[in-house]
Amino acid sequence: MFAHVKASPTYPPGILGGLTASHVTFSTSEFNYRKGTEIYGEKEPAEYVYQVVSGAVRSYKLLSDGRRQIGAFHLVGDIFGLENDDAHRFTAEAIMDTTVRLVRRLSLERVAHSDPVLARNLLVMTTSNLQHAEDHMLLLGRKTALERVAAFLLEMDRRLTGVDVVALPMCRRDIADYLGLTLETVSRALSKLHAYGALNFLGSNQREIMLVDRDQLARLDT
Amino acid sequence: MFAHVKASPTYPPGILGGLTASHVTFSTSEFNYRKGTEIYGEKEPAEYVYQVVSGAVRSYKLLSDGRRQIGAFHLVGDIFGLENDDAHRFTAEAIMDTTVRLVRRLSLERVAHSDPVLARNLLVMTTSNLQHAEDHMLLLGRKTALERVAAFLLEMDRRLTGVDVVALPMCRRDIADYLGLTLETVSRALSKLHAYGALNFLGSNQREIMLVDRDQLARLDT
DNA sequence: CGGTGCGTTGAACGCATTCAATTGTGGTGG
DNA sequence: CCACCACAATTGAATGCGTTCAACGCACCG
Repeated sequence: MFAHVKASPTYPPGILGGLTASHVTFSTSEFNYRKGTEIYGEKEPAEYVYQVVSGAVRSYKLLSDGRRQIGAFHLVGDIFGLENDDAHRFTAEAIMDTTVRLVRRLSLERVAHSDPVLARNLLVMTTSNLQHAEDHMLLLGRKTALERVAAFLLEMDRRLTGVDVVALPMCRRDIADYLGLTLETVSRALSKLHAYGALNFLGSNQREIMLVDRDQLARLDT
Repeated sequence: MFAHVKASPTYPPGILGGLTASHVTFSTSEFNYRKGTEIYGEKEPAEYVYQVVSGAVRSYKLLSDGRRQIGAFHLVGDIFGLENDDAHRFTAEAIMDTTVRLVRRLSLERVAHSDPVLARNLLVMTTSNLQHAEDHMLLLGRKTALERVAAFLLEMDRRLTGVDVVALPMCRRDIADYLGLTLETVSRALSKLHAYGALNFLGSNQREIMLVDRDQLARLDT
């Protein structure tokens, strides 16, 4: 395959930074994925747990006719692919050229069995995923297109490190499949927010967005 | 009265059936809620974990203008209200007259801290909630009204003990708020499925539904 | 009985989708 | 260097699915 491995140098505290165990260290390695390539597929055995070192990842489910629902975007620092079953429940793909660090799931499980700290961390991470999914159900079930896009921008603003500008790594179609809309509707909503004076476009591509009026966006988010 | 739920004669092993600890027993008590009453509210401190003994419960979030998204229905045997944060993330209400068993959350946490079996069970339960939410995101984001209602019927068919008939404890509005639709759309979809020969209505109220053609429903569910 | 809650059905509307055309950018090769 | 193509994004016009508004039927209950 295309991906090549690096030796694991020194990294934030803990194995996967957040997946901390008491007195153990795990062996990790790194992998590179080119834009658009699959990291793992839905229902494949969950052999590894991943952390984004650089780049961005989308996790999605497909219906038989190709309709796609992206459940989450994984940004730098995020851990993903953590399953307690044997199989992945999403397909994960690199949105752009991406480096991930990975650790064998079984080595985690083995340690967690006797290490309350790690076990606790696994629960906290799962809970945080659950919380995100619960909030997203409300968005998908009950919010309008404009509200969804506003919520999305605020989420990205919070999660992306960028100081003033939100530099989106994903295309309009990805945003649409995350928000349960079409790419045209996302585009129209962004244009409307631009007309409202809530945001400005910066780059040559339209993925760098300056949030001018966060209060207005927050009001739309309800 | 209205729909009657089968009393569950034997209770699963463990304190809250599924929330099993190694060598400990927790003190539990029971509580009755009349139809429509709140069990706990969103953002209230999460003092107890609950299990449905009889009846049914809805968990939902509200937007400021009253739009409601039901995240889950809790049926006989189900555990709900399990949070790892201090606060509940949903409001829980009795759909019909309901009896719940409850145990203090802190007593669980205390034991889980040193009991890997219980800790593991907490993780498994949280994961199962997460899995449900992930599937529901796909439904809310990408499925048509007919597909949603078909999926709902199959879910209830699987989870309700009833042999041949699905005896829904909830009204059309609850179903709608669970599926991200209006009650009229739910009603129309059910009528259409009836016309298709996929189901029959039984009781005087329209909540007892016999699934005649599960294959057809499953095909709609995609 | 009238009142209320629940469910169904019809008709009109509207938001988001679908279909389509256009623009701009980056990459590739002649 | 520019012609060419693929891809991303915007915008307009028409369509349609689900919503909104409204009327009605029915069971239950005081």
